[in-house]
Amino acid sequence: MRADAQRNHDKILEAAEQVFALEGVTVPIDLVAERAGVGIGTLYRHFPTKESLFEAIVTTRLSSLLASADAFTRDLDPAIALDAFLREFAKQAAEKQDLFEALGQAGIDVKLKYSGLVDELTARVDTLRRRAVVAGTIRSDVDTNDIINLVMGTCHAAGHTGADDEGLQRLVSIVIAGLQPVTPR
Amino acid sequence: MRADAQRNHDKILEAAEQVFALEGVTVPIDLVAERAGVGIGTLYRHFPTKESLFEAIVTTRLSSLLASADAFTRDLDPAIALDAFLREFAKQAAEKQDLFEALGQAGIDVKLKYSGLVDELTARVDTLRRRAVVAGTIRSDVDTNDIINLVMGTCHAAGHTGADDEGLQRLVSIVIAGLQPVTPR
Amino acid sequence: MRADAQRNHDKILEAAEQVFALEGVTVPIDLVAERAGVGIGTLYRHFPTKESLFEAIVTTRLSSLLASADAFTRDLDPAIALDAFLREFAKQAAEKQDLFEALGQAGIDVKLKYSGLVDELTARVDTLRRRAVVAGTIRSDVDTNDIINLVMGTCHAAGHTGADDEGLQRLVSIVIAGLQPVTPR
Amino acid sequence: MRADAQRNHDKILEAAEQVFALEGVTVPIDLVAERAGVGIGTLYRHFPTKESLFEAIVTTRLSSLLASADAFTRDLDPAIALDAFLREFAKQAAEKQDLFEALGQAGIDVKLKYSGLVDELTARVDTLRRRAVVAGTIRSDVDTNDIINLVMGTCHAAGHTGADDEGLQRLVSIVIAGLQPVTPR
DNA sequence: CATGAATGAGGCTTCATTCAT
DNA sequence: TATGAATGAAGCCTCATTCAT
Repeated sequence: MRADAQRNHDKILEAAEQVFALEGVTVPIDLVAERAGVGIGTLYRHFPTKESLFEAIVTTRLSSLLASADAFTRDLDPAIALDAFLREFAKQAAEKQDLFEALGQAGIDVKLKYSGLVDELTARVDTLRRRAVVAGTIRSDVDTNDIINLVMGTCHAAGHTGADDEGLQRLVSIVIAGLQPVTPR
Repeated sequence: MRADAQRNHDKILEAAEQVFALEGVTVPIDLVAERAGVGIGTLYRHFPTKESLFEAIVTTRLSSLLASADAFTRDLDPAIALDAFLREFAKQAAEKQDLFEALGQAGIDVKLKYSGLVDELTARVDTLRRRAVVAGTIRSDVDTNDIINLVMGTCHAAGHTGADDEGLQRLVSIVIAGLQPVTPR
Repeated sequence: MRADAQRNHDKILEAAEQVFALEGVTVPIDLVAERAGVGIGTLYRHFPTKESLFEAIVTTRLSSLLASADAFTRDLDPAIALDAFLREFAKQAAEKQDLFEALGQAGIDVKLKYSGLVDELTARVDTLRRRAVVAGTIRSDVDTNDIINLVMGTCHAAGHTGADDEGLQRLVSIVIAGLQPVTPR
Repeated sequence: MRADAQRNHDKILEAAEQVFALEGVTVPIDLVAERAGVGIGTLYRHFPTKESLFEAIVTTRLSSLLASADAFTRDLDPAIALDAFLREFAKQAAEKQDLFEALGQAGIDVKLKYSGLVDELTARVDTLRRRAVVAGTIRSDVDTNDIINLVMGTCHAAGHTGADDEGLQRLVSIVIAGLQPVTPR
């Protein structure tokens, strides 16, 4: 790909993230192009559909999360790795709230479209979860999907209430606390 | 208001809830009218704006929640009242997911518009929370707004993943567990 | 249908015929609406697609032709009925050239879409042809479809060269002459 | 012109003929470039306008027809030369139907633009016609332009109905029959 | 000179809202 | 008052043409 094309591609992606995060996924595409400083024609050359633009963003994000999950699995003590990952997950998700708007936009469709990456993410989180169970920091009877859903829902709520990073982490802390083993008195 | 007018008003509200819940808040308003079995003109006579229709729905819901909160405060043991209310809250919210779509549609606008009722709800939940703290079933250091946000976020996530009532209650259980006091070993 | 709606429906159809005939079938639909004196929204209420507008026009035309064919079959001497019908056919077709633009726009698609009416027209022309054969004014070895194609092609050519009615009839006369039995010297 | 430039020029022309014939003259010009195996920039260097590309094709075709007309005039018996030429005309026209699409695209414009060649063609056909009249194989009262229009219209119709070469020749035969002198019984 | 990325006017269509019946 | 027809701004997208690499 030519240098200028690559630059535009990146500018568009970045602009889309910002605009979608700021105004929601229903903004006219023209605004994205304007923000990126390119014509709509250019935008459409790179992303032939509004949906394909979502897809690109979501894919990028999920890939980044996958990388984080891998790194945490590799580098951290199993007792704290899940914890750390969920916080990172929340952080990324809240920063770019549109990820979840887009993910949730059409419910089942989304699942089908990104199912590969979502499945991979689920697998990564499951690994972290099982190791945490072994380490004794997590209850053994919670489902991996439940964990993911809780974190995503938390981010959604935080996003809509305009919570800052600290506020979000406070919510995540509660969720994490809810995952811990019940200690007999 | 004449009897038939009242009947149309109710039919429209009910249809709107169903349609929004089924298809999302972006459906053309014509579908609501069709579902209600009235003409668009009639719909607009009762609700002069799409937004005013949201408003009416949300107001109804929040009022219903307020009533529940009051009843639970009055009738239940403080040790379990908050718990019961959060489950009821989740249930209502998940049944009619559009409440939160609508609530979250424009972020700050919502807050301004329904701030009165939201504040009242917050006050009720706060009452339940304080009594639960006294009863020793809830940590003393969580914010009432955080609790509300967690439950709402949970419903959102549950809604998008198509979870049934049981699935939702599972998620809520985790949140509630996270609110419990940390027991020293 | 309400009176005003019917009036608009007709105005739109009429405007579409004129505009398509004048400017070709590629004109923006806005021009049709403008010519009809209605907003585009109204146009789209009556014809939800540009194609459906073509369809309506074509259907109207073909129906009119069918009626003519029936009348000529009923009222005229078989020896001259086909002749008369082909001239009428050419006249209608040339007047509203867009019929054939639309008919020919997508080749096979058209056939599928209007196949019912086209088949009926073919059947009518076939009846006229067979009676003319019996009457001895037409060769027995020409295909009905060939006759139709010749007339349509003739109209197309006449249309593009801006021929007037007399010019068109001159062309049709040659075609008709070509259909007559070869007289042995 | 450099050898490679000439080669590109030819490749583009050939590709354009094929693509226009296959998909109609409304195809995006990019498809022509792709088919020709060159970039759009290159296409535009050779033909600065879509219309200029039509023009080049049409000119090529008409020139070829002129050459045929000359050859037939020179080499064939006047009694059959017109007949033969009209069949050749139809054949070429049907093979590359887009010639007439393009010719007819804007009616009067075409006439103006190619009037020189069209006039020359008309002159050639007129020569053939007059000699056929003298030979007694053609009526003396038909206009040369009528003959040309009939053949072109016939090709148009044949093209849209997907007729093969045999089908086309059948139609042309009828037209030719219609041009013959009326034999007194 | 070749390439293909960039441009943006313009096309089709939707839908919240107004207005005539 | 109920109805639904009318409206038109605004959205998504295409494609002929220009321009930087």
